[in-house]
Amino acid sequence: MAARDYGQYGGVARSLELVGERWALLIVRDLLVGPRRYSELAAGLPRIPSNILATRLRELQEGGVLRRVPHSRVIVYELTEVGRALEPAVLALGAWGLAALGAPRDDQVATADSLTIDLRSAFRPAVAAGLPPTAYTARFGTTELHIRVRGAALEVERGGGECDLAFAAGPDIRSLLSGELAPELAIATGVVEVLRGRGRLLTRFATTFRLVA
Amino acid sequence: MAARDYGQYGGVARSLELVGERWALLIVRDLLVGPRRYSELAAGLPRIPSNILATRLRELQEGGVLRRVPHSRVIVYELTEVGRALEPAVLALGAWGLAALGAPRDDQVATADSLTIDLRSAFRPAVAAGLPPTAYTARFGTTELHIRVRGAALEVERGGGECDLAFAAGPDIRSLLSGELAPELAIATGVVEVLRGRGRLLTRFATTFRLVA
DNA sequence: CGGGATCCCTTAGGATACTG
DNA sequence: CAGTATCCTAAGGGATCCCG
Repeated sequence: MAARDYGQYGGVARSLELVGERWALLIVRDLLVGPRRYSELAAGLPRIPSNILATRLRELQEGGVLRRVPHSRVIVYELTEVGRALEPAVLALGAWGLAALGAPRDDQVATADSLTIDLRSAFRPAVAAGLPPTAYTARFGTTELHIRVRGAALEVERGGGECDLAFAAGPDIRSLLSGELAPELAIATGVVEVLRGRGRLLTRFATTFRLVA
Repeated sequence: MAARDYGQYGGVARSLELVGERWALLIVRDLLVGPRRYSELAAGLPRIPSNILATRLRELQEGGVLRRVPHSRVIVYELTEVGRALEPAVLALGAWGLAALGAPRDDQVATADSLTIDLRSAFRPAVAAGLPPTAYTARFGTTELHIRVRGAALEVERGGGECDLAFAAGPDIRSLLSGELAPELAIATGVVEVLRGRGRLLTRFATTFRLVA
C-alpha cells in the first residue's frame, strides 16, 4: 500500500518511502513553485513517461503530499501543507546539487520551475536582509524570470517586468555564483549580457545568490 | 557513466542523479554518523541485498560522495567533504519523515545510526543554546545512546555513560517529541521509564528535541 | 486538448549462493 | 570479511492509443 519500504523505522527512511521514488522529488520541486496541471508537469519534466507521471501523482496523493483539485474542466495538482513542508529538504538538496553541477550538456534542459528553485536554493536571506530592495529580470536561454528581493524575502515569477537590472546569462553564470568569476569579468567576457539597467547591480545579484552556503 | 539522468540541468536533478538511487541516502545517513565498514553498513541496512550495497558504494565513490579507505586488513567507507555537505539535506529529510512517522511495525528496525540521525534531525540548537549542559543516556529497544548537549552543540554516541538522566523509551516517545504527551504523563504511563537521574530533566529533553520545528 | 491507459521492451532491484 | 555471480521479478522507459 505504501511504496516499497526499507524495513526501517526512522525519519530518513520514511521520507524516502514517501518521496524517494524516481521523479517524485522533481514533481514536488515543480509544485513548490505553484500548482500545476498534468500537462504543465509533463512539459516541465520532458523525459518522464506519462504512465510514470500518473503513477507518481497517485502515490504522492495517497502519501498526503499533494492533492488533485478539479477546476471546472481541468485538474490542478497542488501540494498539501505536508508537501510544502518538504521545501527545506528540496532546497537543501538543490543547493548541494548546484555545487556539484558541471557544464550543461546539450541534451539537458533547464525549465522555468527548476531555475526558480535553483534561485531559491542559492538565495542567502541573511545577506539580502542588509541590502536595498532590488528587482532583476534574468533570461536563461529562452526562459525569463522576474526576481524581486525585498529584505530577506524572495519572489521569483515567470516573465519579465519592471526591474533595476535586466540581464541574459549563459550557462557559465555558475562561475559567477560560485565566486570564481568577478561580476565585471562576467560582463566583459559575455557570460552575462546586461540588457537594461545598471550593470553594477550584478555584483549585488552575485552576493545575494551564491553557491555553497 | 553517471547514474541514469533526468535530462535536466539544475540542482535538484543533479542531486538525485548522485544520491537519488534507492538505498543511497540511507548509506549516506549511516556514514554521516561515522566511517563504517562494509559489514557494518550491511548490518545497519538489514534488507539491502549485498550486490546492491556493493553497487551503491561504487556509484557513490564515483560520484565523489564517499571514499574507500583501506585500514590494514579491512576497508572503511567514509564520506568525502562533498558527501558531508549532504548533512543539511539528510537532516531536513529526516525531520520531515519524523513528522510523517506512524507507529513502528514489527517488521521495522531502528538502528543505532538511524536513531542518531533522527535525534540530530529533531535537535533544536537555538533552544538548546539557552539551557545548561546536559547528558542523557537513552535506551530505545536494545540500542543505547549517550547524548550530550552543550550549548548549541550535540553529540550522540553509541553506548551509555555518565549522564544526568538515563531513561528507556518505547516507540510512543514520538508523542512526547511531538508535544502531544506531557513529560510527566510519559513517565506515568510508562512510555518513558526513568532508569537513573532526575526525571524532571525529561522536560528539558522534550524541548531540546522536537518534531516539526 | 487535457489526462491519462496500454503495450512492449529494457534495466534495475531483490534473493540466494558462492568465492578470493 | 568484503564482496561476485546468478537468476528472477518488478519497475522504469518509450511509443502509441484512448476517452471525456
